[in-house]
Amino acid sequence: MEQILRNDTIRIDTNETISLKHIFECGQCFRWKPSPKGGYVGVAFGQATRLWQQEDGLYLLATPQQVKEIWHPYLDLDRDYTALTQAFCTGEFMEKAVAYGRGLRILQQEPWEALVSFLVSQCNNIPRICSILDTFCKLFGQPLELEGDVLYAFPTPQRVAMLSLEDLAPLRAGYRAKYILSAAQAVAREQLDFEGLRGMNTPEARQGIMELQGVGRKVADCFLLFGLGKMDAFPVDTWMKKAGAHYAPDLASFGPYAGLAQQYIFYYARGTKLKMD
DNA sequence: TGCCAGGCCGAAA
DNA sequence: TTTCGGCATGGC
Repeated sequence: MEQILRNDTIRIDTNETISLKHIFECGQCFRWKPSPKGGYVGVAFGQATRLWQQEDGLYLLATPQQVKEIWHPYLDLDRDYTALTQAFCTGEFMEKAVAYGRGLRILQQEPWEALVSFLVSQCNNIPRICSILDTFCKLFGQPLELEGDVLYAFPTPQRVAMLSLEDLAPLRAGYRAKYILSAAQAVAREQLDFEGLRGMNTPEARQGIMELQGVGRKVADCFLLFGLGKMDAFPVDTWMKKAGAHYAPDLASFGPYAGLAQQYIFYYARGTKLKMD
């Protein structure tokens, strides 16, 4: 029975340090929540699950097939973060940033969800981003049952494309609502093809996504990094523009993994309320 | 109350 | 090319 299978508990062996807190709270995603049952609950690719850790590994609620097709790639488990982060430790600043976020991984999120998330993120704080996206999913997403609770899938672009700005008003997203709507319409009309962008190199894909309303360099690179898994895309944070020369290295020097390096810096700077001067 | 938040856009300099 | 005001909202 599907019901029983869905509640299978699977253990995943990982030979690297993994921190669910750093993965889900580093600012790359906004929909995973700590669970009173332990670990975090969330939804990806239309599947709800709970993830938690014990001494002998990572546990989650899923079928073996779902682990293989969804959760293993979503958690980017085939990449050697230990080796990558070691390569980032090029100085005292990066050593601290990497140590602070130890166990962080870049989730391979759905492009559409990442795009909407970072459209909403602009000039906004993380608690409110979470609030807006929660409302968005509750109003327009498919309800999913998990351990007696109801979670919501991310609304499809096809569904959103049929909505009006008035429908989106309850989100209290302000001027960002029109960006969500026009992005959904572009996907629904097949003017925007995520898999096409995935097949391009980063500068080409960046140029492509920046044709959307409300997508500048920052939102574009967040989308490329978190939605398309392009690890050489690096969102240039306001903080980094100001203080980068003071604290942080030139991101471009990290080459194919500049985006990952950037995320360690972002998380460290935010967590320690790092100031310039 | 005022400042700030994973910015973007169009106009002006 | 860089700079600047406006845009919506609410957390702190």
